[in-house]
Amino acid sequence: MKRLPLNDIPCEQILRSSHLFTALDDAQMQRVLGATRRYALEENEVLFEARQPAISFYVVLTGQIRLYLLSARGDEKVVELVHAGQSFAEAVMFMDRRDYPVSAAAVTQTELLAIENRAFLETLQSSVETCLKVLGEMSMRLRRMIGEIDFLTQQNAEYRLVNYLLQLISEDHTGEAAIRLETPKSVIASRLSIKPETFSRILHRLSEQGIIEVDQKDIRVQDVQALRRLAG
Amino acid sequence: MKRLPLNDIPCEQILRSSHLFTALDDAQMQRVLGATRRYALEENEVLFEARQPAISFYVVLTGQIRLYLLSARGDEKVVELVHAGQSFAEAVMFMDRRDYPVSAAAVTQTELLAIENRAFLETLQSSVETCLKVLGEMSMRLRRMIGEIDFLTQQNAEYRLVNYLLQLISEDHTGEAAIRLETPKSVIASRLSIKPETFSRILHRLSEQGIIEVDQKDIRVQDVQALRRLAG
DNA sequence: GGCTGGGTTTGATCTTCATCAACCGTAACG
DNA sequence: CGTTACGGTTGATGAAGATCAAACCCAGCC
Repeated sequence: MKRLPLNDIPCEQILRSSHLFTALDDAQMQRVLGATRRYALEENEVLFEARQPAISFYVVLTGQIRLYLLSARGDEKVVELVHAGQSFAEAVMFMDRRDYPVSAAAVTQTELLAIENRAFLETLQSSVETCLKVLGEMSMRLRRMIGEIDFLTQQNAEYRLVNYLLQLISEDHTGEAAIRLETPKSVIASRLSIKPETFSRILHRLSEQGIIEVDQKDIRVQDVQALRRLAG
Repeated sequence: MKRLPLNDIPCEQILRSSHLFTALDDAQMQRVLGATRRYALEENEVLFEARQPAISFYVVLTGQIRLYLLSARGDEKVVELVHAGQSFAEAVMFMDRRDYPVSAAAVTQTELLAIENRAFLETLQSSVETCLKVLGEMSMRLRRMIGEIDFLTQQNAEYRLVNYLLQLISEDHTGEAAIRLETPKSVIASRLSIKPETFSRILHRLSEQGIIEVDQKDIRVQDVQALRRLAG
């Protein structure tokens, strides 16, 4: 993990755009910036492992991070993919057990900011407003988790994959749409709790039905309507 | 849903034992108590439904509540069982979207306290300490959710059921243990994301192996060791 | 007592997905 | 170039659990 200088990026701006920091006044922000470091990670480099003591939380600048769990048999389940602009591991600092509940590694080459928990907690002491922001952030996260559990339990593999594709489209395309997968298929598969083989087969099936067309990392969605129908 | 009087129970004591309220001073507690109501629910009575606007959060006094989601096809998945002393739906008040993400209904006859969000939020404004308590509480919840996702994805039905039984034992029994299921088997099954038929079959299998003995709602665990081995 | 009903159990069968194994294509590299 | 490696694909098979249908069993109730 390579340490990088802070001053060649608009650090404060980036943090402020990240919810958790919007309500800080200048003095508080300076305090936090003083406890912030910038790092670069290689592809697949591990940032931290589950059960390790947590001293910082993070904001992704570029690239992406995967949060994952290891089963007893050693295979990994990706719990979440964190993209540029998003923060992670901030919930840990409020727990009694201050160790990470998941492991984190870079999917691609990644840059991120590490903010020391201690500094951030101290500024919280003097800012109810930020406390409430953080609470809001965590509630959203909790809500997404509930959605996640729904996702994983009530539905089958095809449904999950279809929904993943749809959320990559996001905008209101009606006819066609082009997607480039920035994440290796095997990682997406794990994220969706599917085996790579099944992932591949489902894509194949969808393209046989003429709904999508797959060329490596590129997916052309030819019939967004049909895809939406499959998603319920 | 029947409204009950507050003054025949040690309301303040109960709240204070619930983390979220431990750090409130007397004035704050009075403010909150003024916005607290007590209700009784019949078996299977619905407290609120998903997407309904949220104005209160709750603390269970007696009985139990199930939080659940409905799939497109109308069948329900129990996300969580809330028992006496536990709170629920408190995360909603910090979100922008102030509607419940799940539905809630009584499993058995249940009594609970409803605390108005508005009042609690107002007292938070004047208590960083309580803010931090709440943050701690929500972090724990988040962590449990991650555990839950692990539970649901990496493991099979037997594993989940075995772990459920073990957590009902809790104390360090070495040889035998007696369990009474206070929740209908079909509800537990849903909680564990398995069908009632499968639930039944797994219990049967375990009792064939001499590990447990089942008599209706009563389960005698004859070999706690063996059960622990099955749990990994 | 006999009847009715909901939760549970049991049996037979089907579906989905995991697993194992082989193969393919692209990219990196000597 | 040829070769090696790795992510992805394809095929064959198996296992776990869902589904459908019927029986069961205790409870409440006439």
